[in-house]
Amino acid sequence: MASLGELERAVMDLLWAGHEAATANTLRDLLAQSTRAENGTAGHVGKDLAVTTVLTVLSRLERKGLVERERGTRPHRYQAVSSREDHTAELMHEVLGSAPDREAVLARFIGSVTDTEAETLRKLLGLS
Amino acid sequence: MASLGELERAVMDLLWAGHEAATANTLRDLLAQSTRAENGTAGHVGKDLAVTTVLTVLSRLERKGLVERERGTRPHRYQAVSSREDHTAELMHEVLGSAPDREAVLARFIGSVTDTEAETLRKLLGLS
DNA sequence: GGGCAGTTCTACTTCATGTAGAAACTATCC
DNA sequence: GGATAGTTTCTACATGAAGTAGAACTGCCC
Repeated sequence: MASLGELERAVMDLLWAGHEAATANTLRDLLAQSTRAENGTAGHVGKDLAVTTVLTVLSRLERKGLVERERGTRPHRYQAVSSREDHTAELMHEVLGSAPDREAVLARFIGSVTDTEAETLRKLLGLS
Repeated sequence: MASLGELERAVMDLLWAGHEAATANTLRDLLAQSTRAENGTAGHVGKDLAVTTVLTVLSRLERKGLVERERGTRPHRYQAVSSREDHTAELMHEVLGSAPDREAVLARFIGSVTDTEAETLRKLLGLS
């Protein structure tokens, strides 16, 4: 239940970035902007999506439990259910959970973490 | 580039479990068995797949870099490129890598690990 | 009551995956 | 040397997810 499509991810990224609730229209605009930003200087036109497209994607994200909306206000406002960090950590647990020998996986995982991150982990684990 | 289909996963599970190189036919048989085992007592018939089906899946897994085959021997023999643990750990890194604030994610991640696992991690990080 | 912003329905396209027959290849037996 | 059986590759179809958006419905304001 993990994977997101490209557009779905782009939308989540926006919701996670500026984390106030946003409307479909706002998101459509932001998407156009960020796309334009990516492919630098000239040429390539930024994706101008239809609002309905954004709405469809938002519905699907809602169905997946990643997004919730206020139905009260007229232009519905959407926001991420959990922070990007929480969501990512949860995903990691999902991946880990699928293995029979979790500890062995953790060993490999720790083995290829940067020094700074190892230090962070030590701090986090030292305090408990 | 992470996600596997149900059958693809089943095949990988077999390759990871008994980790000698196996032929498509062997895998077909094992798949029939394990399916039968899962839905316990009676009723539900185990999936008897065609060998070509298994071969197709193996090709796709090869293309994804999860499986390699010896082309020399006549019934080609297939095996997982990396252990399940390595692969899972790699996946976890992929997930983690996708986040801007990796340390924050790690914090959340550590927060919801079992006690035993936390202990394992401490050992691995030289904290105990 | 007509128009307009917003939302839901419906629909089409493309791509991954499950599934397998048809065709090509190869060793082998008479 | 050609028929035969086991293997592999090609080609193909079905289903479901994701991108994309028009058509149709719903409320509200003038």
